[in-house]
Amino acid sequence: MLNYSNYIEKLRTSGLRPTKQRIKICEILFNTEKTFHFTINDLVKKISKATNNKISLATVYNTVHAFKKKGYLKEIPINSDQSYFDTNTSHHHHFYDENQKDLIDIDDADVEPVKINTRIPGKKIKSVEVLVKVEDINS
Amino acid sequence: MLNYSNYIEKLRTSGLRPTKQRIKICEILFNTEKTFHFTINDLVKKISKATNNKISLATVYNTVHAFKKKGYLKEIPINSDQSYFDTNTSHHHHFYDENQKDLIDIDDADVEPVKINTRIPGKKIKSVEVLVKVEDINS
DNA sequence: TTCTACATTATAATAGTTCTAAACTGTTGA
DNA sequence: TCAACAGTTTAGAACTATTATAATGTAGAA
Ligand SMILES: [Mn+2]
Ligand SMILES: [Mn+2]
Ligand SMILES: [Zn+2]
Ligand SMILES: [Zn+2]
Repeated sequence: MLNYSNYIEKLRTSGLRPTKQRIKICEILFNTEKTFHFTINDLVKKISKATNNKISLATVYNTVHAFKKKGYLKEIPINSDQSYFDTNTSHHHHFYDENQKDLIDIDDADVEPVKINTRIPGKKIKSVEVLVKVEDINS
Repeated sequence: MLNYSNYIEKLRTSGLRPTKQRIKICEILFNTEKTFHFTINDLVKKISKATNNKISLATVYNTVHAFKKKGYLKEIPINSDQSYFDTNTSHHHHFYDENQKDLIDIDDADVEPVKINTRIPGKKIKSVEVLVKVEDINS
């Protein structure tokens, strides 16, 4: 209830109309203790568990893209067939567990600043992200 | 001519039969001054420029996957709809130019060793790769 | 040369994502 | 208050990269 109005406000100030679909998706994505990673398919499952009112797949895609554009979600480049999204929009890095196909955050503080001793003329750096692929010790 | 037999040898010792399709793809991928990045679609175009004998799309996919499995190619995780491959299989990093959708190598020597002060129990590190997203200075 | 496992091929199938266009709804301002 | 309109949702079609299928072809062994 409390968060409900917060999300309405958040959406409005973002220039997004607070529809019931968007509010529900806000609740699922942002009303959590911890941030998490998800695929569109994961989100669709969470939605159907959380409500009886279905939200169409197109709307799920639309909403996720809108939230990404507003900076409320990040897309994580994992070499995979589907896009992975992240509710943690702070600057951080990832472990990718190749056995369990699982993304795990690495806090920015746990990575020594990455120094790159080369530049591209006419270009500015937008982000620097580290991906650490891991696997089971006996592999 | 010279490389031709080299590739036959390379394929044979890898347990891959040296078919004319695979040899042609070897020539395109590995008989170059510099390494490069490509999508399957890029490779298909290069093949049609290089020969009149068509190679089916399925074979291109099969061959790229086989070469990746043998360690002759790397797949680069860029957030995109298609897979990017790299003929540079040494340990290195990348700039990704978001305006030109272009991948550029960063030599491993140009990146200070990345120190990660956290581990996952039961997992070993397989790779540590840095992706630096860049864009035009006036963006 | 003959045999067989491996490889190629055209084509169908799959799956994630985007598009379309009609129906619906939040917001504005008369 | 409510008509009007721009923004949103929706089902389903379309799109596109990739993988599967199964028939045909071929390299290498015997
Ligand atoms: Mn892949
Ligand atoms: Mn994307
Ligand atoms: Zn994360
Ligand atoms: Zn590279």
